[in-house]
Amino acid sequence: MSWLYQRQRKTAKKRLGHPTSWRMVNLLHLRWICKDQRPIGPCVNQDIVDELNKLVGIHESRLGGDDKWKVLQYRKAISSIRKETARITSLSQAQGLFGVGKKTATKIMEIVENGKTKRLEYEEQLDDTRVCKLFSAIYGVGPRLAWQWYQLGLRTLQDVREGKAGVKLTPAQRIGLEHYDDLQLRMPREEAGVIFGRIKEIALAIDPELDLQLMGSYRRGQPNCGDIDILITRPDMDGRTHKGIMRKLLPALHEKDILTKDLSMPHDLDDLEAKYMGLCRLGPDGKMRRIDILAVPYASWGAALLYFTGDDIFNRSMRLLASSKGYSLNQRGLYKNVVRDPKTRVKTVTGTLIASRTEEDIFAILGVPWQEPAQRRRAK
DNA sequence: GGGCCAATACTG
DNA sequence: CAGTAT
DNA sequence: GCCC
Repeated sequence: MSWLYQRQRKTAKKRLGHPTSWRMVNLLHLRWICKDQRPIGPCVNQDIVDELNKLVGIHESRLGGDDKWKVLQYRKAISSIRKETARITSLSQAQGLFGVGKKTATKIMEIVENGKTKRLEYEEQLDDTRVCKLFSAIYGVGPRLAWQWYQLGLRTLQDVREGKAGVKLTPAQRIGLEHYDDLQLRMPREEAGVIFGRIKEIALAIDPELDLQLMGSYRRGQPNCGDIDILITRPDMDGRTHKGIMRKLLPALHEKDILTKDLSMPHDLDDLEAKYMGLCRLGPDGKMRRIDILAVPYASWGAALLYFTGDDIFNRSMRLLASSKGYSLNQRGLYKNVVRDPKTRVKTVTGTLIASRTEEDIFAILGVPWQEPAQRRRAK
């Protein structure tokens, strides 16, 4: 893969007339990811990927300034390794991959030679690593709180349940704890499809003109789904909209026992743009599943489809490509003439909307070859 | 040594 | 605002 | 963590 980075870098140097900054290199690295349509073959370095992913998990659920960036860096390295078609057998070969430095390369060689790294073994036997991972798997509990609880002496879910050391739970965290086991599971895509079908039927009974789509990993065609992610809109050419759909739909779904718990409600039930998060199930004996229901204005349907189809890496890549071409992409649309504070890079002017109605429009303007949802898988 | 893969919503 | 989430 |  590295020849591609090298070439990209040279091209940038020529075009810009000055040495490529590290940011430009990063940009180039990521921004072609969304254009890269080569199929992801079987990975000959899967053992390495698996071990490094465990390290990612550890850093993800831990507090600390550097952990966030380690996660980022490991992901970049893993992405490079997954694309390497040859088995990695030497330190120099490993270090030649973009995003793999001396330390990761050393870990890779440990894995190649011993099947494991000392670092991971060390981390896994640490009490704080183990306990923080356990706690931060509770919905609504992140690394800060997990670490705080650990320092207060909590060690088990039972400690949390009992409110040891006086810890208090928010309603969402209480629900997360109550359904801890269910919420660690993924569901077969068929189950997501059935639940969606019921919700769609109820929604259409409210307004037959509604458009509903099941998003996320389901739309990407994956065999199982981490949650159910539903997008709703309504064509507004007849002068009507889906305003107030949440106000009607949510109680109807609760009444049928499809929705079981609310984690967070839209701030305005009557807004055309509204986000609901909760739990649902197939039936009284079904497992509790995470569900998000999002209403979006008809005008931003395409941008919303793009955004909520993912995957994450694909999205970030598209957004980065957009920004490198002077656009800005979010779930509402593709914008031009966005002004950002050069220092903080915070957006100060929204800019003008260029495209949002269809996914195809956005792909075309960005010069990205059209890809079906199933083709938009970059991580794994 | 310092920046890095976004942008935005909800809760307390 | 900080923390958690998508 | 990596890269400049």
